[in-house]
Amino acid sequence: MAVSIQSEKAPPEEKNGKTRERRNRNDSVIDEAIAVMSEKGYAATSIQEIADRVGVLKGSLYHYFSSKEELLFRIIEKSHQDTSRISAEVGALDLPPLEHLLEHIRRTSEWFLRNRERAHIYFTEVRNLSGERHAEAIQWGRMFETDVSALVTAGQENGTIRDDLDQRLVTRYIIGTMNNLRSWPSRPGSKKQFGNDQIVDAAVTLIADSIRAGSD
Amino acid sequence: MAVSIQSEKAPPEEKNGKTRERRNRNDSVIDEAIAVMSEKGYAATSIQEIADRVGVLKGSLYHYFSSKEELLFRIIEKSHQDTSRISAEVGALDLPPLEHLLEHIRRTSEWFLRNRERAHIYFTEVRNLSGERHAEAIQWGRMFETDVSALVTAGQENGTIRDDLDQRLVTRYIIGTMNNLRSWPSRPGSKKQFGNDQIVDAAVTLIADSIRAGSD
Amino acid sequence: MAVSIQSEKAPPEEKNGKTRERRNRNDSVIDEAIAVMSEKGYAATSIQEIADRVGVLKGSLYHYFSSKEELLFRIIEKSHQDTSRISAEVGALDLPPLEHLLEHIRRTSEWFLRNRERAHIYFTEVRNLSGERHAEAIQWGRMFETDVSALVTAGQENGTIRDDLDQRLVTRYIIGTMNNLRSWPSRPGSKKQFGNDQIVDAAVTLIADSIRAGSD
Amino acid sequence: MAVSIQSEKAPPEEKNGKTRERRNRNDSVIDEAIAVMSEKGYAATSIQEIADRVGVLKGSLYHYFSSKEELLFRIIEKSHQDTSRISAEVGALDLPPLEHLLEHIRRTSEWFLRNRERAHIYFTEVRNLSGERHAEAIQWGRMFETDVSALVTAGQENGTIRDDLDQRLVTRYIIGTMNNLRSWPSRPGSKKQFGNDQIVDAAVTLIADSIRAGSD
DNA sequence: GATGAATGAGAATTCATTCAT
DNA sequence: GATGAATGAATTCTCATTCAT
Repeated sequence: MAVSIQSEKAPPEEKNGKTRERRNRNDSVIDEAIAVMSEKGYAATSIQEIADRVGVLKGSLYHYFSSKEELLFRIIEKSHQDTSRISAEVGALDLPPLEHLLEHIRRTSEWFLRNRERAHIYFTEVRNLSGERHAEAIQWGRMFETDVSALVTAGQENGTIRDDLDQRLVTRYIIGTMNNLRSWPSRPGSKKQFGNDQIVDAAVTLIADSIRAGSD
Repeated sequence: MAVSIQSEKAPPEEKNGKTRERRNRNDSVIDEAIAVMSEKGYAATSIQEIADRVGVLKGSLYHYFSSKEELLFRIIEKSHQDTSRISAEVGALDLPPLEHLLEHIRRTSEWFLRNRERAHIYFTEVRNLSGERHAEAIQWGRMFETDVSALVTAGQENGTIRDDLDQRLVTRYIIGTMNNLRSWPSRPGSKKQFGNDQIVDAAVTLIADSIRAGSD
Repeated sequence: MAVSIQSEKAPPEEKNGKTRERRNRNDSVIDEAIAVMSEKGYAATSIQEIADRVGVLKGSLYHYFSSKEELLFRIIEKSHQDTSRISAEVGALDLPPLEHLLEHIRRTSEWFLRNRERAHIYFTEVRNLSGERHAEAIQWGRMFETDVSALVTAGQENGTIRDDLDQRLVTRYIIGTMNNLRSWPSRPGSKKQFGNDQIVDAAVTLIADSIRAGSD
Repeated sequence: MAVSIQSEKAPPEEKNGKTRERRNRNDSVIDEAIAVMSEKGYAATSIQEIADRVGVLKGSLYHYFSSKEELLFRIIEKSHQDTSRISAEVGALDLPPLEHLLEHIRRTSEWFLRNRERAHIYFTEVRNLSGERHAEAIQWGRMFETDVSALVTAGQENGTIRDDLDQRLVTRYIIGTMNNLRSWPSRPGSKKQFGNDQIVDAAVTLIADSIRAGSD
């Protein structure tokens, strides 16, 4: 269901049957976990249900993770890695602040839309982690926010982003909007729904028009 | 249910000052439920925990609701009623579409911020309802969306709202932004945080600037 | 629902309103308890359900009995008293053994049919009593059996009842048959159903034909 | 359900004699459930008690059934299957109606006596089933009754069974008598008690003598 | 890797009973 | 007598996790 970002890398499937099978089942466990957890929420998701979908007995799942929480952590961790990488990639383009910010929004939003279910978990289930894992995930969230925040500040400083509104409010507005993209009307029901590109374009346009300096 | 005939006699309340805990536990139950559920999520919230906070045994809570799900439903129902009323009040002002929409956003957003926890539950926990209750809550969500949607369309028709973006995307953008206000940095942590008014002002400004016709 | 045998005595209702109301509610509690318990069984019957039917709050029922078990005991006790009285009345007729037995069966069966629900409880719920009450009810059951047993023995001794079958088996057969009359097809569904008289007649005929000496 | 592939390899059971409790707990669970339920009644039987007797924790029982009601259903279902099979076997003997009926009574009664506890549950606990399961069990009861009913009618038509009594009353009388055999005095208390054979013989004799045509 | 029986803790819910008003 | 809130114990059921095979 969820399109694994794995597929963006070179497909490593040609190795041999044994490996592929293992890989596949491992992926399958994650994929099904993502599917169920994003639908029902982490707490309401039972290991049983994931096992049913994978086609394995409950006990067998523990060959693939050591605890339900660790499974959640891995899902969130992967989201962090992917979005971090995107952030770095955009950074490497060396654009001026506003353009940098908009490109960041664009690419990150694309990832969120391509990985709607995973992103949903990333945004809503961190509170179910505990201890070290919780602290780490919180830290990741802060990093994500900091990235945006720095760009907003830079834009305000060079006069391309409005500075009548506090940087923190603008940052939250941007993140919140990206966060919500997963619930914008998307293709699956087809008909008059929208593709990910259209949604991203609309979002970037709206955000740009609202934060650009001199827009009012 | 059965109305006591006692109440026809002289009220016997004057006996002594020791009012024997005649607190309205009903409100207390709802309040504590909202607090815990918004923090941990519905599924991860146990009746035990609510009971502990209220200060009664968990079995006693069943005097106030018939099931955990019904408790959730009541919380959501109240949110719907409040936001519905706000919607009606704004409608009575008879403003032109864009002004109407912005005032709607402003007042609804104020409610969301004043009732952050309840609003959070309203937006995230509907999926934990089942059957009839689920259907009804979904219906309420649609009504909420329809209200905004109609105003967007009207604004596009009278030329005050940009029409280069599909009405459904604009609607989702607006709702998503309101939906996220609860995570904007608010006073509680004080210091340099923001009051509800400031947050609402910023949100309305940002939304207005992004959807107004001719803004680009 | 269950026709109280009370009505066989002179109606004491004319006393005064207060007394009548109390009497009625007391009876009503017993009647509803019988109705629910015979339908669902003692263990599956909740005090709540009886209260609902009586139209009173659960807690109020404890003005009428001191515990659920005591309520059951009273129902069973009354059954015992009624059938005991019937047994005594038949005994006073001074009939020869077989005739005595058949008349005993006839009148007791009539009572069982007129008080189907109560009789059902009497036969099936004794095990839910405990301690002293259980012992007493067991004792009543033995008395009931002894009455029949003595008549069977006497009939075998004077040659009117077959003696090729052990007295204890014949006794159990008779009691078992009476015990089951409550499930014979009775009038309520009317149409081609049977009245209590017809059922009793058939039962007495069948029993008589099977236990009479020289019938084979 | 899933057959382990392990079994294709050499069976590793020869390791040591300590066969590690590979008892068929499935049967044990049913047996203990029958024992407790027949003694206390379904509603008064707790899962805890069954678990204690089986020697596992109560949660573990849910490997063997999915709900207490399903457990009851399985017990009743087995009774139905057994008695149905008996009915079919007797039918295959191709006897004239009265002989057919008596043989049916004889064999079914034997089963009831050999499976007293199960039979007791079969006869008294159907009301604790709900929905689909209840409907099915009710249907089985009707089939049982129909079998007897058809034989009575046939016997009346060929003149071997008395027809001065309505077929439905005779049918109920027969079923009621079989139903009650479980409380006839049996061996367990030994001494002067009776074996199942003697009880069946007596019952068949009594029934035969009461329903045969021309017996009065 | 996979099985499936078992665990142990905890969940929601029910319910007979009490008692101050 | 009646109320209704509260109790406390028990009940059914769920679930993450373990482990010998």
